[in-house]
Amino acid sequence: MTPRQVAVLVVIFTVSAGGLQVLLIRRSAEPFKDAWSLPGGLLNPGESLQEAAERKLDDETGLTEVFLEQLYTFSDLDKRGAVAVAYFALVDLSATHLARRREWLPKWFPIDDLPPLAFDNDDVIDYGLRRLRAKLDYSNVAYSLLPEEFTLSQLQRTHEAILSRSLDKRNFRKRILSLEIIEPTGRVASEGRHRPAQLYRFRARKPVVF
Amino acid sequence: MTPRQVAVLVVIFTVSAGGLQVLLIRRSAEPFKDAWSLPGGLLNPGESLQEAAERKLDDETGLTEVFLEQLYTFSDLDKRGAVAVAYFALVDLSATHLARRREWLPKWFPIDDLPPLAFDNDDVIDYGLRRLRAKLDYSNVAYSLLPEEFTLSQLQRTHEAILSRSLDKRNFRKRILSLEIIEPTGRVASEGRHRPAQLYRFRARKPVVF
DNA sequence: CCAAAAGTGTTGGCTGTACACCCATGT
DNA sequence: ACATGGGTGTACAGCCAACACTTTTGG
Repeated sequence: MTPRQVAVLVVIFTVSAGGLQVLLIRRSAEPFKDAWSLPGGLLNPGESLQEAAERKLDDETGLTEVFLEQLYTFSDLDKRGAVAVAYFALVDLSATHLARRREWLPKWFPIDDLPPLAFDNDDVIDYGLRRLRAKLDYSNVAYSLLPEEFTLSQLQRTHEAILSRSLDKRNFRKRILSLEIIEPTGRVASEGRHRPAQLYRFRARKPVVF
Repeated sequence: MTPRQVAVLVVIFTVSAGGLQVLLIRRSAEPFKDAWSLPGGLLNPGESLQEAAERKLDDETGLTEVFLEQLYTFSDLDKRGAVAVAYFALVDLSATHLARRREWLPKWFPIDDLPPLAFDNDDVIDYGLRRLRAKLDYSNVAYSLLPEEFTLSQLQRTHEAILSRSLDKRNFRKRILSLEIIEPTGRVASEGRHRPAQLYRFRARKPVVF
């Protein structure tokens, strides 16, 4: 009856020294040509939503096996009846290879210092941030933001960046260890560091709900 | 590029003496003609997703101001590339007027005794049920399942039907009252009842998150 | 008088939070 | 030697779960 354009959008989060960041690209077409926006695009023929989101994520970051989850479906972003299915992804900055083959390069922006965005992409990012914060408390999503091996301090800094508040070190360690989602690797990190630190890894590198 | 059919589906829940129920209709078109399925249909031109879901809900139940929330968007329900945006709704059985003008009448089914369903509608219902159970704990969604005035026992039976387990009466009352989402009306229910019971109402008849 | 549902408090365990010091290493 | 970050325990408060009896009414 009324076929519609169906697009996917991907909110790609990472955590770096500068805190929680989102990946944005410059739009190459009207409307909002040259404005910053979330990566996204129309579905290819025969492609599922999940596949389209994975493809977009891969295009932008070169990553495939990361946390990627459907967020929400918007229908009034442009006023021409298009439907946009938003996903959110969490990536380890040190593992990503940003797309280079473009007029404008994609760029990371701190979550609290975003440029003006196309459409209502601010709403989409807000929504993603709320979900991320909620999930942090009852899942192991952070596995996707860190390298295979990491220290408890790194994990804590990651949580702090996402929640944008500081956490008590002893309580944090107690809580995380009691969840039994990570285990010590036996190795220690000592590169350019004051005191060597125990390295841990996630028992499962896929989403687990407590 | 690749326009798709976009449909909405609505999982309509209610609670009655028989427990938690879902409203199903008979499909009138192929594929799965005459199979039980969730109410739904394509978007009208110019219509948003929310509007389409509200329209479908109104068609089936005559209700408009009830809890209705987007659930998830499915893309492989039929294999022809259609996209289905699922919503879930909570209705007070005593306020609904089921659609009558049809070859096959819509019908309530207990959640644990569903007939074979078209497409993957079982998955959609499961998903809705999980969300409903989760929301019950940190929101006031039950407002939409009960009449304006109700007793604490009715509210408890509603919770029990959704969670399908029994709850301790004293703990339930303590917890609900301490949330301060309901207030006594001053009136009592006494119609055909053993001992008269205090009537309460929700302070807000719209979604509130604790 | 009996059946049915309404109403009402206390206790123990668990969980989350607040809080401060010592240690190993690099510079 | 000092600066930096790693690592560790305890005490209190709030929350949730378990648990049983009395009251009011209708039949």
